[in-house]
Amino acid sequence: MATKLSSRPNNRLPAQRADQFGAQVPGVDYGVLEDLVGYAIRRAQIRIYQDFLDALGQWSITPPRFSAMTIIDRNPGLKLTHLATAMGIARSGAVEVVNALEKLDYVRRVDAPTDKRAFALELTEPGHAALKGITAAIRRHDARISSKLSAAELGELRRLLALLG
Amino acid sequence: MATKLSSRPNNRLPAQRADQFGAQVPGVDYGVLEDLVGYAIRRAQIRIYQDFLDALGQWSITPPRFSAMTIIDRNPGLKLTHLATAMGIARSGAVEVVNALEKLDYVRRVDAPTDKRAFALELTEPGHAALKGITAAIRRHDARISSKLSAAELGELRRLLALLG
DNA sequence: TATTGTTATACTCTATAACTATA
DNA sequence: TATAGTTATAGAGTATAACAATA
Repeated sequence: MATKLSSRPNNRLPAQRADQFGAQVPGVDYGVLEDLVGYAIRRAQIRIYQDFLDALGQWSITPPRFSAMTIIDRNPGLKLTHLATAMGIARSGAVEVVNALEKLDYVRRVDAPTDKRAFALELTEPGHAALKGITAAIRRHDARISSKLSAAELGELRRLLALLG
Repeated sequence: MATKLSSRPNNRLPAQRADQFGAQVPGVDYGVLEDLVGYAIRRAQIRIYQDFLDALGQWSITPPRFSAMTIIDRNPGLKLTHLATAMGIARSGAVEVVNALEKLDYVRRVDAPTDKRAFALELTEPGHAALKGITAAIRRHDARISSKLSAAELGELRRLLALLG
């Protein structure tokens, strides 16, 4: 069994946070914040993140952990440095995420045959099973957050997001 | 003068992060991540955040700090608990952000006349001056990140974002 | 009793820098 | 020398819980 990191495993967003930052508090003047696209994105992301945590809390999974598991699963023989590059984080950050996933018994470090400094990352058996459930839950989560958009609107949203930044 | 919190003040995103999570690493299979709207939002937000830090680093300002300053500025007599509610965070988190802004000499706690437990939050003189510059920099940042979109597309993006989550 | 602000504690994500072992 | 992984240290954002002072 995976060791739970805590009873409320992840970033401890409070319950009331869901009411906020997507539905601003009435009576409060948010000034320029209302005009900023960046702020609109931020609010959307906070709402989405809250739903993510609600849906995934039982797996002790966070967005970066899910990204790491997925990338490890899809790229056999991946090394830690490559994982860091793929995720866009520092090597030390990749060590942390791999340590967390190892503690959960989702991921394993395996000696690399050709390089004694390195090792390959791979999912454990429980990790494979967990990733199936997690992926299904995340697909449902993703469908839920985008349920108010038509297929055409979703495509347009993706196109516009890709133009941002 | 505002005390700089550090030479690279904020969340220390590495320079190479800008290359990533919006332009995935070639040769890496991202699997289901590519399909998820939530992931597309996350990548957009990371790109935007990087630009935010590049533009605002000299002010020791982060998105939550900017939100707090703006809300304090626009809502005279605001109390700490109200700031927490407005920002959608716990009271203890509001204490932290106010402490940070106080250390920067941007915000001040003033005794509330009617309630001896509470106080009103307000910008200091340097805080007002800083907020002017910060706001201008953030407006430029916001224009920059959305420069590839037409006005109509921006409106559509806002509409679609509001439907998400 | 309930609320205001605070502090204690904890977890996640991220960074830079220095280090060890190996290439 | 350069690279792979690790550890040490640090900052920021967030949470829950308990507490003193006041309402």
